[in-house]
Amino acid sequence: MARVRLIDVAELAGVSMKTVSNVVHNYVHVAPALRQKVQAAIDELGYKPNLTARRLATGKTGMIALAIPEIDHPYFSELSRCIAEEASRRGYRVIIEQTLSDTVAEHAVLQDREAGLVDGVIFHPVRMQALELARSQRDTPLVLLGEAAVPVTTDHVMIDNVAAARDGVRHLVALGRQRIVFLGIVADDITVTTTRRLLGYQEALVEAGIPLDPELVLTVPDFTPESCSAAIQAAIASGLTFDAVLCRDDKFAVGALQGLHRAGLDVPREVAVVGWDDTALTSFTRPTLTSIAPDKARLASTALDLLEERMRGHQGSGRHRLVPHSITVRESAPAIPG
Amino acid sequence: MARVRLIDVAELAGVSMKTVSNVVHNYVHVAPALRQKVQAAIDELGYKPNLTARRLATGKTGMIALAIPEIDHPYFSELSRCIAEEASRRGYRVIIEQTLSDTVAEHAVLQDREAGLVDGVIFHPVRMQALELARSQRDTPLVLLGEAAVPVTTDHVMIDNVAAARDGVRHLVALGRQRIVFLGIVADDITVTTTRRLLGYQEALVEAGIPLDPELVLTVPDFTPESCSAAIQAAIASGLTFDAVLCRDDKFAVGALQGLHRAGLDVPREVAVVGWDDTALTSFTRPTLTSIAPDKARLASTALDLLEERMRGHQGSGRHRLVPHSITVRESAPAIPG
DNA sequence: GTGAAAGCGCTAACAT
DNA sequence: ATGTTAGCGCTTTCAC
Repeated sequence: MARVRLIDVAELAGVSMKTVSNVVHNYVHVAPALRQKVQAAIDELGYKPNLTARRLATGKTGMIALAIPEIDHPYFSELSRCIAEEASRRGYRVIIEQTLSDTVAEHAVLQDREAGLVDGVIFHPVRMQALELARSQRDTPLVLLGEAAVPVTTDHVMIDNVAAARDGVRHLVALGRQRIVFLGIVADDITVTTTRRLLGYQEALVEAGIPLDPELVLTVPDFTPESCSAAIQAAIASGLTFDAVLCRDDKFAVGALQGLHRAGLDVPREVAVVGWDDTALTSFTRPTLTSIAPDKARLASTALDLLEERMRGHQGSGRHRLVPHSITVRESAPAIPG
Repeated sequence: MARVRLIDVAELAGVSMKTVSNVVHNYVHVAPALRQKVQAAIDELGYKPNLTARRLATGKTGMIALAIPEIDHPYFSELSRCIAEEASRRGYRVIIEQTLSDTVAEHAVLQDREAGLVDGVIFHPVRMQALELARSQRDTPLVLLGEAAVPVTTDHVMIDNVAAARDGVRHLVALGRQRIVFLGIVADDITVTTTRRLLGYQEALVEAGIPLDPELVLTVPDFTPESCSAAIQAAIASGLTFDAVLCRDDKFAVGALQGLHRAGLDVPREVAVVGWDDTALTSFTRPTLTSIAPDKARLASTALDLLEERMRGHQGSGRHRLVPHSITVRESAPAIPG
């Protein structure tokens, strides 16, 4: 640890701690001569301010926590990057906590059993229910991401999942597709994300005058591409016919692409595929993947806007912000009917 | 912020701060009656220890910094996860810093202009030279990852890149491949990683009695799959013949796969492909990707072993640890000659 | 414009 | 086994 302290510098320079502090903080009203002398002492001693001590004195940590399910899921790692960069632009450091979609870990985030570690928390819950969230009384500012739990009492940022799903279906319908699979519902999954997307899917079909067919809504056992590939192949084997797939996630789309290929179906000619999240995966697939694109940078900046207001003492009830989304068109569901 | 302090609890419970502290820390020698009374006071007041204050008093932060080039590169996000999980197992929190392979940012990591934020640093440099690293005098323990800069003075963990590249080539040779492309050298890239891998590639060829052909070593303008795809197609167009590709990175392999497909070559029948890092990408590609697999969990635990020793005061000169690697065989370069 | 001193909330050595 | 007290290094009124 750094053994040279503010007072050491002060003594060497023959000034008070206050003056050294002023120099460190680049305060305006310091006599140039003093400033030079102090700076010389700092350099000579190699003084580095102790952040922990500063924090204790000021009560601000300059750090925010980002709690996400998995750091190595493409969507979350890309989102983390956006948030980390935006935070750093605003002078904060980010500490990332992985919940692994675990109920206990999510509660731990909410609980914040220890205070004074971060000034605020950005949390993307998966398991936690709105009611539980609402009940938790915290003293560290909190902003929620995603749509898993939306208590009215807490600030919250998301894209309009219903509208986005609708846009995805509309794009497919514009391509002339009529039999559109939704992939998929995850067995035992209690998140509302899928529900919202499924709702938008249905709305768009109704809007287009396409009859709803429950058979077209596929269920998969888990979140892996392998399961999606298997589900698609099983559906085809069972005689289901379709000409498009709307996936709730790019990883699902990767699985769909694999399954369709194994089944000998051409994408996008026979079946068009739309993914979700517009992660880097979209350009790694064959064909490249059209995907619903949440504006991650806006998500990050909006979340930080809300959080900073809270950290400054804003006390109002929960604000809910919708962030724009778009659809990035690539080969798997091109702009011109394929 | 938490306004209830240790002393508030002590007063309410009618005991000293020490006793409260003992209860908080689950010390053994506390009279059961007192423990109950204190716990009741803690619960009633909703007391949460202030970590910053504890840190200032103990001098330990319980946090380590992980500095990597990009948080959303598959290899680094997976490695981050391993390190975060291992660190959490050992009672540390991790704060992730992105350098974006920027020289200035890398220097900032080394500089540690502010002390007392973390107990130690794990750093994967890209730009920084060994000499610069060696010259920096730091007071926070440091462990280096990767092979970009290997000063003798600093602890360091990596896989044997030369041996790993050799293993990759041997695998291809065992499949009967003789014309093996190395993909690739990145123009303007000054990292030594590629150099090591290229060396192992050459060694294995010599060992197998296969003549070296400089034409087979491809150069790409940057790290994107698109560039790799283009480079492969250009090579084919120029008349280069080959039956295998060893890639320095899974993302390169994704590009190679795309390029080969566009050129109408079948993988693995006509050309076998081996990637590097064994990231999740390997199962997303078509065909799935055989890849050199650094043992990321061992990388993480070894780095933390070394770091913890340093944090405990170990003073010796730099230790250099090699971590095992293997090759995960998938479709793109199967075990049985394809 | 600069100095002196009182905390920030906790830990740990020392005392009882 | 429990209480007392002196710091940890910095910031920040308040005087000068």
